[in-house]
Amino acid sequence: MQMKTGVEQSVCALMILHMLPEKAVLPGEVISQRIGASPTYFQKLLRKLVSADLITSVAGSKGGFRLKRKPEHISIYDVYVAVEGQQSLYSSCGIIEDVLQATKDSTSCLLTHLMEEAEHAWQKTLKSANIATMIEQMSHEKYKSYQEELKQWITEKMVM
Amino acid sequence: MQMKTGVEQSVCALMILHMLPEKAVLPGEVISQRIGASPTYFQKLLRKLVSADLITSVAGSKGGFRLKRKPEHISIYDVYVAVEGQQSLYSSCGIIEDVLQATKDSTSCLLTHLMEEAEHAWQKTLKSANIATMIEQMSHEKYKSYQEELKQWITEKMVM
DNA sequence: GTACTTTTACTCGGATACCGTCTGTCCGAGTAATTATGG
DNA sequence: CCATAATTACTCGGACAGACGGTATCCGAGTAAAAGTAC
Repeated sequence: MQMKTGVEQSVCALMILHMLPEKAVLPGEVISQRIGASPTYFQKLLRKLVSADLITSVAGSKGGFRLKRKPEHISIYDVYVAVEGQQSLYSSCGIIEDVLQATKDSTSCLLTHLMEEAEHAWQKTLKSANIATMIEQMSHEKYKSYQEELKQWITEKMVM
Repeated sequence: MQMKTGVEQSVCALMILHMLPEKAVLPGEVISQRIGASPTYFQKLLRKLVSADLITSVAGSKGGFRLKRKPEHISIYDVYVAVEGQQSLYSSCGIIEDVLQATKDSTSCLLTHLMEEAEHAWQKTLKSANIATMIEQMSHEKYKSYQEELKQWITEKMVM
């Protein structure tokens, strides 16, 4: 039970796309190079982000990807759902009801209620942060100079 | 990213063992039959619970398993760790630091801090419930009559 | 110079292979109670 | 009747097979800009 690496890669990609000037786009392969992910697999991740309406794609020559929403409206939880889907962390097998030989009732599982509560608390934290707050942290701290280098790199690689 | 079914099976097993009289034990295969799990695989789960000091095993003829701790001292989180291990839900790949070309610092990842906070909230809920509270819920509600049947079954199957 | 075609550089989506993990099975070894055996 | 051996019924732990999902690769199709071509 561990989160996919795709979530971290996606968050990173969204942070990069956030630094793009308005109307500019960045090809998927360029992003994958910077992130160090396999190009073909990373493209699939980007398509998931497109399906989830987090980014927009532009086909054809001079095509690429760009943020669709404002970064403060893309929570880390949104990214998680886009990559991993909406399935909950726990799904009851109804074993406890089976053992008691009680009638199966989808809402009755003693464990399910607890697990849902736990997951809700987990989600709440993930919803409390977004791409904008991540960028903000990056700007505040020791990353400042590195961020400048990244911006420079983006202006070289982007296409209008 | 989903919890193993072994966790639910283990919780159920612990609830069954809780109903055992003092000093009595229940063989692993008997429990697996009631739970409807594959006997051999279920034995492996029980051994994990033994390793985690949640239950005690008695070898030899008239052997079996019995709770080691009091049920109120076995949280659902204890069961989770026993079955799935202590690894956290999220482990950073350091991608964000890589992209920034900053020096890798295990504590520096922007995402890691958030994810740890989320997991902590999740754990807190799982630690708030234990085998005793689960039994209590079972006794309160509509399961009362079924619980009696289960106790009857246990007295038939247990060995002293 | 304009209209059309070709090339180029992308995204899109499916099919497929690899690999690690969870599930499930099998086997030999160890352990302790019960039963059988020999005096 | 007592001591010892054999049987029985368990746990223990490793090795291994199958299923599944995440990772990764490849390919053909679609799309749009740019470049080339014909008049």
